[in-house]
Amino acid sequence: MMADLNAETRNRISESTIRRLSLYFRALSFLEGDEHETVSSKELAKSEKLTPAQVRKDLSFFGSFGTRGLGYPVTELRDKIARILGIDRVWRVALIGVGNIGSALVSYKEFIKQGFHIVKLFDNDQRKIGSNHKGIIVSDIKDLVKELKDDSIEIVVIAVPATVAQYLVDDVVKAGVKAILNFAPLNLRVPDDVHVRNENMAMELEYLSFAMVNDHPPRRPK
Amino acid sequence: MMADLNAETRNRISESTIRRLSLYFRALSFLEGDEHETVSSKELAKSEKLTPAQVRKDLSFFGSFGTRGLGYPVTELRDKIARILGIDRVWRVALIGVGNIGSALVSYKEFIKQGFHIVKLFDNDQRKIGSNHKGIIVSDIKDLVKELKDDSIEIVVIAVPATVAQYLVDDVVKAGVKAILNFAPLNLRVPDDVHVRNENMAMELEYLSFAMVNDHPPRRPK
DNA sequence: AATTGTGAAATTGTTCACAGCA
DNA sequence: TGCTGTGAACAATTTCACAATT
Repeated sequence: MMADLNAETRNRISESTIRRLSLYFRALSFLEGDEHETVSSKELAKSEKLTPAQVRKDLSFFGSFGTRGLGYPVTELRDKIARILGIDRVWRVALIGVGNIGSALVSYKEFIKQGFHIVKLFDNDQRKIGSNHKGIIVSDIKDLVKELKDDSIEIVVIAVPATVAQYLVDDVVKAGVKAILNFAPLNLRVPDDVHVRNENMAMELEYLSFAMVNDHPPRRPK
Repeated sequence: MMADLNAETRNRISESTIRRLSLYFRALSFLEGDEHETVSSKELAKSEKLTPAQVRKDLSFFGSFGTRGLGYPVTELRDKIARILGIDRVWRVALIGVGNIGSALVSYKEFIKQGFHIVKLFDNDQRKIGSNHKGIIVSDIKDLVKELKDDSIEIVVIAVPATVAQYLVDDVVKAGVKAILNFAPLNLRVPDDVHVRNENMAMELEYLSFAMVNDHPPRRPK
Protein backbone atom coordinates (compact mmCIF):
# COMPACT_ATOMS: atom_id res chain seq x y z
CA MET A 1 0.00 0.00 0.00
CA MET A 2 0.93 3.68 0.01
CA ALA A 3 3.69 4.82 -2.22
CA ASP A 4 4.82 1.20 -2.34
CA LEU A 5 2.14 0.25 -4.82
CA ASN A 6 3.51 -2.30 -7.21
CA ALA A 7 3.21 -1.68 -10.93
CA GLU A 8 0.37 -4.14 -11.36
CA THR A 9 -1.81 -2.61 -8.66
CA ARG A 10 -0.95 0.92 -9.66
CA ASN A 11 -2.21 0.37 -13.17
CA ARG A 12 -5.52 -0.98 -11.98
CA ILE A 13 -6.24 2.26 -10.19
CA SER A 14 -8.34 4.57 -12.31
CA GLU A 15 -8.23 8.28 -12.63
CA SER A 16 -11.67 8.49 -11.07
CA THR A 17 -10.55 6.59 -8.00
CA ILE A 18 -7.74 9.07 -7.47
CA ARG A 19 -10.06 12.01 -7.91
CA ARG A 20 -12.45 10.52 -5.37
CA LEU A 21 -9.55 10.09 -2.97
CA SER A 22 -9.30 13.89 -3.02
CA LEU A 23 -12.96 14.08 -2.09
CA TYR A 24 -12.55 11.61 0.77
CA PHE A 25 -9.60 13.62 2.00
CA ARG A 26 -11.67 16.77 1.98
CA ALA A 27 -14.62 15.16 3.74
CA LEU A 28 -12.37 13.61 6.39
CA SER A 29 -10.73 16.97 7.03
CA PHE A 30 -14.18 18.38 7.80
CA LEU A 31 -15.07 15.51 10.11
CA GLU A 32 -11.78 15.78 11.94
CA GLY A 33 -12.74 19.24 13.12
CA ASP A 34 -15.68 17.68 14.96
CA GLU A 35 -15.53 15.03 17.64
CA HIS A 36 -15.84 12.15 15.15
CA GLU A 37 -13.50 9.28 15.83
CA THR A 38 -14.76 6.93 13.16
CA VAL A 39 -16.81 7.21 10.02
CA SER A 40 -18.62 4.53 8.01
CA SER A 41 -18.42 4.18 4.25
CA LYS A 42 -22.09 5.16 4.24
CA GLU A 43 -21.48 8.48 5.97
CA LEU A 44 -18.40 9.24 3.91
CA ALA A 45 -20.30 8.47 0.72
CA LYS A 46 -23.16 10.69 1.70
CA SER A 47 -21.05 13.78 2.22
CA GLU A 48 -19.70 13.58 -1.32
CA LYS A 49 -22.75 12.13 -3.08
CA LEU A 50 -21.22 8.75 -3.82
CA THR A 51 -22.19 5.19 -2.88
CA PRO A 52 -20.87 3.30 0.15
CA ALA A 53 -19.69 0.46 -2.06
CA GLN A 54 -17.65 2.86 -4.13
CA VAL A 55 -15.94 4.27 -1.06
CA ARG A 56 -15.03 0.80 0.17
CA LYS A 57 -13.84 -0.37 -3.25
CA ASP A 58 -11.72 2.73 -3.76
CA LEU A 59 -10.05 2.42 -0.39
CA SER A 60 -9.55 -1.33 -0.75
CA PHE A 61 -7.13 -0.75 -3.63
CA PHE A 62 -4.71 0.75 -1.16
CA GLY A 63 -5.18 -1.45 1.88
CA SER A 64 -7.58 -2.37 4.69
CA PHE A 65 -8.08 0.81 6.62
CA GLY A 66 -11.35 0.08 8.39
CA THR A 67 -12.66 -2.10 11.15
CA ARG A 68 -15.63 -4.36 10.39
CA GLY A 69 -18.63 -3.36 12.39
CA LEU A 70 -17.13 -0.01 13.26
CA GLY A 71 -16.00 1.95 10.24
CA TYR A 72 -12.85 3.90 9.46
CA PRO A 73 -10.77 5.90 11.96
CA VAL A 74 -11.10 9.50 10.75
CA THR A 75 -7.68 10.94 11.48
CA GLU A 76 -5.80 7.83 10.54
CA LEU A 77 -7.62 7.44 7.24
CA ARG A 78 -7.12 11.10 6.43
CA ASP A 79 -3.39 10.74 7.03
CA LYS A 80 -3.19 7.59 4.96
CA ILE A 81 -4.97 9.21 2.04
CA ALA A 82 -2.66 12.21 2.32
CA ARG A 83 0.25 9.81 2.10
CA ILE A 84 -1.22 8.04 -0.94
CA LEU A 85 -1.90 11.33 -2.71
CA GLY A 86 1.57 12.53 -1.88
CA ILE A 87 0.32 15.61 -0.06
CA ASP A 88 2.03 14.71 3.22
CA ARG A 89 4.93 16.85 2.07
CA VAL A 90 5.69 20.21 0.49
CA TRP A 91 5.75 20.60 -3.30
CA ARG A 92 7.71 23.42 -4.86
CA VAL A 93 5.48 25.11 -7.42
CA ALA A 94 6.18 27.85 -9.96
CA LEU A 95 3.48 29.89 -11.61
CA ILE A 96 3.90 31.32 -15.10
CA GLY A 97 1.70 34.29 -15.99
CA VAL A 98 0.81 36.82 -13.32
CA GLY A 99 -2.41 38.00 -14.96
CA ASN A 100 -5.96 37.70 -13.67
CA ILE A 101 -5.92 34.03 -12.92
CA GLY A 102 -2.28 33.86 -11.96
CA SER A 103 -2.67 36.58 -9.34
CA ALA A 104 -5.69 34.85 -7.87
CA LEU A 105 -3.81 31.56 -7.55
CA VAL A 106 -0.91 33.12 -5.66
CA SER A 107 -3.30 33.89 -2.82
CA TYR A 108 -5.35 30.70 -3.10
CA LYS A 109 -5.50 29.17 0.37
CA GLU A 110 -6.36 25.61 -0.67
CA PHE A 111 -3.02 25.19 -2.42
CA ILE A 112 -0.95 26.15 0.62
CA LYS A 113 -3.12 24.05 2.95
CA GLN A 114 -2.31 20.94 0.93
CA GLY A 115 1.39 21.51 0.66
CA PHE A 116 1.53 23.20 -2.75
CA HIS A 117 3.83 26.15 -2.15
CA ILE A 118 4.12 28.67 -4.94
CA VAL A 119 7.70 29.85 -4.56
CA LYS A 120 8.34 31.36 -7.95
CA LEU A 121 6.46 33.65 -10.34
CA PHE A 122 7.24 34.40 -13.98
CA ASP A 123 5.93 36.93 -16.47
CA ASN A 124 7.08 38.55 -19.68
CA ASP A 125 5.62 41.97 -18.90
CA GLN A 126 8.34 44.44 -17.90
CA ARG A 127 5.90 46.26 -15.65
CA LYS A 128 5.33 43.10 -13.65
CA ILE A 129 8.88 41.79 -13.54
CA GLY A 130 10.51 42.70 -10.24
CA SER A 131 7.20 43.46 -8.56
CA ASN A 132 6.22 41.74 -5.35
CA HIS A 133 3.21 39.40 -5.07
CA LYS A 134 2.63 38.01 -1.59
CA GLY A 135 6.34 38.15 -0.89
CA ILE A 136 7.48 36.66 -4.19
CA ILE A 137 9.39 38.75 -6.73
CA VAL A 138 8.21 38.19 -10.31
CA SER A 139 11.02 36.82 -12.48
CA ASP A 140 11.62 37.47 -16.14
CA ILE A 141 10.31 34.66 -18.30
CA LYS A 142 13.53 34.65 -20.31
CA ASP A 143 15.35 33.06 -17.36
CA LEU A 144 12.71 30.35 -17.09
CA VAL A 145 14.77 27.21 -17.72
CA LYS A 146 17.65 28.21 -15.52
CA GLU A 147 15.52 29.42 -12.63
CA LEU A 148 13.23 26.38 -12.64
CA LYS A 149 16.28 24.17 -12.39
CA ASP A 150 18.09 26.27 -9.80
CA ASP A 151 15.03 26.41 -7.61
CA SER A 152 14.22 22.68 -7.93
CA ILE A 153 10.68 23.40 -9.09
CA GLU A 154 8.58 20.23 -9.26
CA ILE A 155 5.23 21.51 -10.51
CA VAL A 156 4.51 24.36 -12.90
CA VAL A 157 1.18 26.14 -13.23
CA ILE A 158 0.54 27.66 -16.66
CA ALA A 159 -1.68 30.76 -16.51
CA VAL A 160 -0.81 32.49 -19.78
CA PRO A 161 -2.79 32.99 -23.01
CA ALA A 162 -3.15 29.96 -25.26
CA THR A 163 -1.02 31.58 -27.95
CA VAL A 164 2.19 31.42 -25.93
CA ALA A 165 1.49 28.42 -23.69
CA GLN A 166 3.04 25.68 -25.86
CA TYR A 167 6.20 27.68 -26.36
CA LEU A 168 6.64 28.13 -22.63
CA VAL A 169 5.81 24.53 -21.87
CA ASP A 170 8.60 23.39 -24.16
CA ASP A 171 10.98 25.30 -21.89
CA VAL A 172 9.34 23.93 -18.77
CA VAL A 173 9.94 20.43 -20.11
CA LYS A 174 13.55 21.33 -20.93
CA ALA A 175 14.00 22.33 -17.31
CA GLY A 176 13.09 18.78 -16.31
CA VAL A 177 9.72 19.54 -14.72
CA LYS A 178 7.43 16.49 -14.79
CA ALA A 179 4.09 17.96 -13.73
CA ILE A 180 2.08 20.78 -15.25
CA LEU A 181 -1.27 22.27 -14.27
CA ASN A 182 -2.56 24.05 -17.35
CA PHE A 183 -5.13 26.84 -17.33
CA ALA A 184 -4.62 27.78 -20.98
CA PRO A 185 -7.46 26.53 -23.20
CA LEU A 186 -5.47 24.24 -25.46
CA ASN A 187 -4.01 20.76 -25.43
CA LEU A 188 -0.32 20.94 -24.59
CA ARG A 189 2.14 18.63 -26.31
CA VAL A 190 4.59 17.10 -23.84
CA PRO A 191 6.77 13.96 -23.72
CA ASP A 192 5.22 10.79 -22.32
CA ASP A 193 6.85 11.11 -18.93
CA VAL A 194 5.42 14.56 -18.21
CA HIS A 195 2.05 14.77 -16.47
CA VAL A 196 -0.40 17.46 -17.54
CA ARG A 197 -3.74 18.27 -15.95
CA ASN A 198 -6.05 20.79 -17.53
CA GLU A 199 -8.23 23.25 -15.69
CA ASN A 200 -10.85 24.38 -18.14
CA MET A 201 -13.36 26.63 -16.45
CA ALA A 202 -15.33 27.44 -19.59
CA MET A 203 -15.90 23.71 -20.08
CA GLU A 204 -17.88 23.44 -16.87
CA LEU A 205 -20.07 26.37 -17.86
CA GLU A 206 -20.63 24.74 -21.23
CA TYR A 207 -21.77 21.62 -19.45
CA LEU A 208 -24.28 23.63 -17.45
CA SER A 209 -25.44 25.30 -20.62
CA PHE A 210 -25.92 21.93 -22.34
CA ALA A 211 -27.76 20.55 -19.36
CA MET A 212 -30.19 23.43 -19.29
CA VAL A 213 -30.85 23.58 -23.00
CA ASN A 214 -31.36 19.82 -23.26
CA ASP A 215 -32.90 19.26 -19.89
CA HIS A 216 -30.18 16.76 -19.15
CA PRO A 217 -30.84 15.07 -15.83
CA PRO A 218 -28.24 15.78 -13.15
CA ARG A 219 -26.60 12.50 -12.13
CA ARG A 220 -27.17 11.35 -8.59
CA PRO A 221 -26.27 8.01 -7.04
CA LYS A 222 -29.13 5.60 -6.31
CA MET B 1 -30.90 16.42 -33.31
CA MET B 2 -29.78 19.59 -31.54
CA ALA B 3 -31.89 20.82 -28.71
CA ASP B 4 -34.60 18.52 -30.02
CA LEU B 5 -32.97 15.45 -28.54
CA ASN B 6 -35.65 13.10 -27.36
CA ALA B 7 -35.52 11.84 -23.81
CA GLU B 8 -34.23 8.42 -24.81
CA THR B 9 -31.29 9.71 -26.83
CA ARG B 10 -30.49 12.41 -24.33
CA ASN B 11 -30.07 9.86 -21.56
CA ARG B 12 -27.68 7.78 -23.61
CA ILE B 13 -25.31 10.72 -23.87
CA SER B 14 -22.68 10.59 -21.21
CA GLU B 15 -21.06 13.36 -19.30
CA SER B 16 -17.76 12.54 -20.96
CA THR B 17 -19.26 12.95 -24.41
CA ILE B 18 -20.49 16.41 -23.51
CA ARG B 19 -17.12 17.38 -22.09
CA ARG B 20 -15.43 16.22 -25.28
CA LEU B 21 -17.88 18.28 -27.29
CA SER B 22 -16.32 21.30 -25.58
CA LEU B 23 -12.92 20.13 -26.74
CA TYR B 24 -14.09 19.66 -30.31
CA PHE B 25 -15.59 23.12 -30.23
CA ARG B 26 -12.30 24.56 -29.07
CA ALA B 27 -10.27 22.70 -31.67
CA LEU B 28 -12.65 23.70 -34.45
CA SER B 29 -12.43 27.33 -33.39
CA PHE B 30 -8.67 27.15 -33.84
CA LEU B 31 -8.97 25.51 -37.25
CA GLU B 32 -11.49 28.06 -38.40
CA GLY B 33 -8.89 30.77 -38.02
CA ASP B 34 -6.83 28.98 -40.69
CA GLU B 35 -7.91 28.19 -44.21
CA HIS B 36 -9.26 24.73 -43.29
CA GLU B 37 -12.57 23.89 -44.90
CA THR B 38 -12.87 20.34 -43.67
CA VAL B 39 -11.32 18.25 -40.95
CA SER B 40 -11.21 14.48 -40.50
CA SER B 41 -12.00 12.68 -37.27
CA LYS B 42 -8.34 11.71 -37.23
CA GLU B 43 -7.11 15.29 -37.28
CA LEU B 44 -9.69 16.43 -34.78
CA ALA B 45 -8.78 13.58 -32.45
CA LYS B 46 -5.11 14.36 -32.69
CA SER B 47 -5.46 17.95 -31.60
CA GLU B 48 -7.19 16.91 -28.38
CA LYS B 49 -5.39 13.61 -27.76
CA LEU B 50 -8.38 11.40 -28.38
CA THR B 51 -9.09 8.62 -30.86
CA PRO B 52 -10.76 9.07 -34.25
CA ALA B 53 -13.38 6.48 -33.36
CA GLN B 54 -14.29 8.41 -30.27
CA VAL B 55 -14.77 11.61 -32.20
CA ARG B 56 -17.05 9.90 -34.70
CA LYS B 57 -19.03 8.09 -32.04
CA ASP B 58 -19.53 11.25 -30.00
CA LEU B 59 -20.74 13.25 -32.98
CA SER B 60 -22.96 10.45 -34.21
CA PHE B 61 -25.17 10.78 -31.13
CA PHE B 62 -26.29 14.15 -32.42
CA GLY B 63 -26.51 13.54 -36.14
CA SER B 64 -24.50 12.89 -39.30
CA PHE B 65 -22.35 15.92 -39.73
CA GLY B 66 -19.60 14.57 -41.96
CA THR B 67 -19.14 13.41 -45.52
CA ARG B 68 -17.66 9.98 -46.13
CA GLY B 69 -14.31 10.21 -47.81
CA LEU B 70 -14.00 13.88 -46.98
CA GLY B 71 -14.44 14.64 -43.31
CA TYR B 72 -16.38 17.31 -41.45
CA PRO B 73 -16.97 20.90 -42.60
CA VAL B 74 -15.16 23.00 -40.00
CA THR B 75 -17.39 26.05 -39.64
CA GLU B 76 -20.61 24.13 -39.94
CA LEU B 77 -19.59 21.55 -37.36
CA ARG B 78 -18.41 24.26 -35.01
CA ASP B 79 -21.77 25.99 -35.28
CA LYS B 80 -23.66 22.76 -34.77
CA ILE B 81 -21.69 21.92 -31.65
CA ALA B 82 -22.27 25.45 -30.34
CA ARG B 83 -25.97 24.88 -30.85
CA ILE B 84 -25.88 21.51 -29.09
CA LEU B 85 -23.96 22.95 -26.15
CA GLY B 86 -26.33 25.88 -25.97
CA ILE B 87 -23.56 28.44 -26.41
CA ASP B 88 -25.08 29.97 -29.53
CA ARG B 89 -26.76 32.50 -27.26
CA VAL B 90 -26.01 34.73 -24.30
CA TRP B 91 -26.33 33.43 -20.74
CA ARG B 92 -26.88 35.85 -17.88
CA VAL B 93 -24.44 34.99 -15.12
CA ALA B 94 -24.04 36.32 -11.58
CA LEU B 95 -20.91 35.89 -9.53
CA ILE B 96 -21.00 35.68 -5.75
CA GLY B 97 -17.79 36.53 -3.93
CA VAL B 98 -15.51 39.21 -5.33
CA GLY B 99 -12.33 37.89 -3.73
CA ASN B 100 -9.21 36.54 -5.42
CA ILE B 101 -10.90 34.05 -7.67
CA GLY B 102 -14.05 36.07 -8.20
CA SER B 103 -12.12 39.11 -9.39
CA ALA B 104 -10.13 36.99 -11.81
CA LEU B 105 -13.29 35.50 -13.29
CA VAL B 106 -14.86 38.88 -13.97
CA SER B 107 -12.08 39.56 -16.46
CA TYR B 108 -11.84 36.02 -17.83
CA LYS B 109 -12.03 36.29 -21.60
CA GLU B 110 -13.08 32.70 -22.30
CA PHE B 111 -16.40 33.20 -20.54
CA ILE B 112 -17.40 36.22 -22.61
CA LYS B 113 -16.23 34.58 -25.85
CA GLN B 114 -18.63 31.72 -25.29
CA GLY B 115 -21.61 33.80 -24.36
CA PHE B 116 -21.36 33.67 -20.59
CA HIS B 117 -21.90 37.28 -19.57
CA ILE B 118 -21.28 38.14 -15.96
CA VAL B 119 -23.80 40.90 -15.38
CA LYS B 120 -24.04 40.90 -11.63
CA LEU B 121 -21.59 40.74 -8.71
CA PHE B 122 -22.34 40.11 -5.04
CA ASP B 123 -20.28 40.36 -1.88
CA ASN B 124 -20.88 40.76 1.85
CA ASP B 125 -17.90 43.03 2.44
CA GLN B 126 -18.98 46.64 2.94
CA ARG B 127 -15.72 47.84 1.42
CA LYS B 128 -16.50 46.02 -1.80
CA ILE B 129 -20.21 46.74 -2.05
CA GLY B 130 -20.81 49.63 -4.42
CA SER B 131 -17.36 49.38 -5.99
CA ASN B 132 -16.96 48.97 -9.71
CA HIS B 133 -15.42 45.88 -11.32
CA LYS B 134 -15.16 46.04 -15.09
CA GLY B 135 -18.24 48.20 -15.23
CA ILE B 136 -20.32 46.19 -12.80
CA ILE B 137 -21.29 47.60 -9.40
CA VAL B 138 -20.94 45.06 -6.58
CA SER B 139 -24.31 44.41 -4.89
CA ASP B 140 -24.96 43.62 -1.26
CA ILE B 141 -25.39 39.89 -0.69
CA LYS B 142 -28.45 40.56 1.46
CA ASP B 143 -30.45 41.47 -1.65
CA LEU B 144 -29.40 38.24 -3.37
CA VAL B 145 -32.76 36.53 -3.93
CA LYS B 146 -34.55 39.63 -5.13
CA GLU B 147 -31.78 40.79 -7.45
CA LEU B 148 -31.20 37.37 -9.01
CA LYS B 149 -34.90 37.23 -9.85
CA ASP B 150 -35.19 40.82 -11.04
CA ASP B 151 -32.19 40.42 -13.31
CA SER B 152 -33.29 37.03 -14.71
CA ILE B 153 -29.99 35.41 -13.77
CA GLU B 154 -29.68 31.91 -15.23
CA ILE B 155 -26.29 30.78 -13.94
CA VAL B 156 -24.59 31.58 -10.65
CA VAL B 157 -20.87 31.22 -9.97
CA ILE B 158 -19.99 30.61 -6.33
CA ALA B 159 -16.58 31.99 -5.38
CA VAL B 160 -16.89 32.33 -1.61
CA PRO B 161 -15.29 30.38 1.27
CA ALA B 162 -16.68 26.90 1.93
CA THR B 163 -18.08 27.99 5.29
CA VAL B 164 -20.74 30.26 3.77
CA ALA B 165 -21.29 28.59 0.40
CA GLN B 166 -24.18 26.28 1.34
CA TYR B 167 -26.06 29.10 3.02
CA LEU B 168 -25.80 31.28 -0.08
CA VAL B 169 -26.68 28.43 -2.40
CA ASP B 170 -29.92 27.89 -0.52
CA ASP B 171 -30.84 31.46 -1.46
CA VAL B 172 -29.70 30.99 -5.03
CA VAL B 173 -32.04 28.01 -5.27
CA LYS B 174 -34.85 30.06 -3.74
CA ALA B 175 -34.35 32.60 -6.50
CA GLY B 176 -35.12 29.87 -9.02
CA VAL B 177 -31.63 29.56 -10.52
CA LYS B 178 -31.08 26.09 -12.02
CA ALA B 179 -27.33 26.11 -12.73
CA ILE B 180 -24.42 26.67 -10.38
CA LEU B 181 -20.69 26.65 -10.99
CA ASN B 182 -19.07 26.06 -7.62
CA PHE B 183 -15.51 27.00 -6.73
CA ALA B 184 -15.93 26.38 -3.00
CA PRO B 185 -14.31 23.12 -1.88
CA LEU B 186 -17.39 21.32 -0.61
CA ASN B 187 -20.30 19.34 -1.98
CA LEU B 188 -23.35 21.59 -2.24
CA ARG B 189 -26.80 20.24 -1.40
CA VAL B 190 -29.37 21.30 -3.99
CA PRO B 191 -32.74 19.98 -5.22
CA ASP B 192 -32.72 17.42 -8.02
CA ASP B 193 -33.59 19.91 -10.72
CA VAL B 194 -30.62 22.18 -10.03
CA HIS B 195 -27.38 21.51 -11.88
CA VAL B 196 -24.09 21.95 -10.04
CA ARG B 197 -20.61 21.67 -11.51
CA ASN B 198 -17.59 21.84 -9.27
CA GLU B 199 -14.32 23.49 -10.09
CA ASN B 200 -11.77 22.06 -7.73
CA MET B 201 -8.33 23.35 -8.55
CA ALA B 202 -6.59 21.68 -5.62
CA MET B 203 -7.90 18.33 -6.87
CA GLU B 204 -5.93 18.58 -10.07
CA LEU B 205 -2.75 19.37 -8.19
CA GLU B 206 -3.41 16.40 -5.94
CA TYR B 207 -3.69 14.24 -9.02
CA LEU B 208 -0.31 15.47 -10.23
CA SER B 209 1.12 14.82 -6.80
CA PHE B 210 -0.24 11.28 -6.78
CA ALA B 211 1.05 10.62 -10.26
CA MET B 212 4.55 11.72 -9.35
CA VAL B 213 4.77 9.93 -6.04
CA ASN B 214 3.41 6.70 -7.46
CA ASP B 215 4.89 6.98 -10.91
CA HIS B 216 1.42 6.66 -12.34
CA PRO B 217 1.57 6.50 -16.11
CA PRO B 218 -0.05 9.46 -17.90
CA ARG B 219 -2.91 8.18 -20.04
CA ARG B 220 -2.54 8.58 -23.74
CA PRO B 221 -4.68 7.10 -26.48
CA LYS B 222 -3.24 4.25 -28.55
C1' DA C 1 -8.80 6.18 -51.93
C1' DA C 2 -10.35 8.22 -48.06
C1' DT C 3 -13.22 8.68 -44.38
C1' DT C 4 -17.75 8.45 -42.08
C1' DG C 5 -21.26 6.05 -39.22
C1' DT C 6 -22.23 2.28 -36.38
C1' DG C 7 -23.25 -2.42 -34.56
C1' DA C 8 -20.50 -5.72 -32.04
C1' DA C 9 -16.56 -6.81 -29.09
C1' DA C 10 -13.51 -5.47 -25.64
C1' DT C 11 -12.49 -3.00 -21.85
C1' DT C 12 -13.20 -0.31 -17.92
C1' DG C 13 -15.81 1.19 -14.03
C1' DT C 14 -19.69 0.59 -10.67
C1' DT C 15 -22.81 -1.84 -7.86
C1' DC C 16 -24.35 -6.01 -5.65
C1' DA C 17 -24.38 -9.24 -2.26
C1' DC C 18 -22.47 -11.74 1.09
C1' DA C 19 -18.65 -14.02 3.79
C1' DG C 20 -15.83 -12.60 7.46
C1' DC C 21 -14.75 -10.10 11.42
C1' DA C 22 -15.09 -6.89 15.57
C1' DT D 1 -25.38 -6.72 15.04
C1' DG D 2 -23.03 -3.55 12.04
C1' DC D 3 -19.98 -2.66 8.78
C1' DT D 4 -15.81 -3.84 6.00
C1' DG D 5 -13.55 -6.06 2.05
C1' DT D 6 -14.09 -8.20 -2.24
C1' DG D 7 -15.18 -11.45 -5.99
C1' DA D 8 -18.81 -11.76 -9.23
C1' DA D 9 -22.53 -9.53 -11.84
C1' DC D 10 -23.75 -5.72 -14.14
C1' DA D 11 -23.49 -1.28 -16.56
C1' DA D 12 -21.18 2.17 -19.06
C1' DT D 13 -17.74 3.55 -22.16
C1' DT D 14 -14.35 2.89 -25.56
C1' DT D 15 -12.39 0.68 -29.36
C1' DC D 16 -12.65 -2.27 -33.31
C1' DA D 17 -13.69 -3.32 -37.78
C1' DC D 18 -16.13 -2.88 -41.73
C1' DA D 19 -20.06 -1.67 -44.85
C1' DA D 20 -21.51 2.56 -46.93
C1' DT D 21 -20.59 6.72 -49.33
C1' DT D 22 -18.31 10.41 -51.82
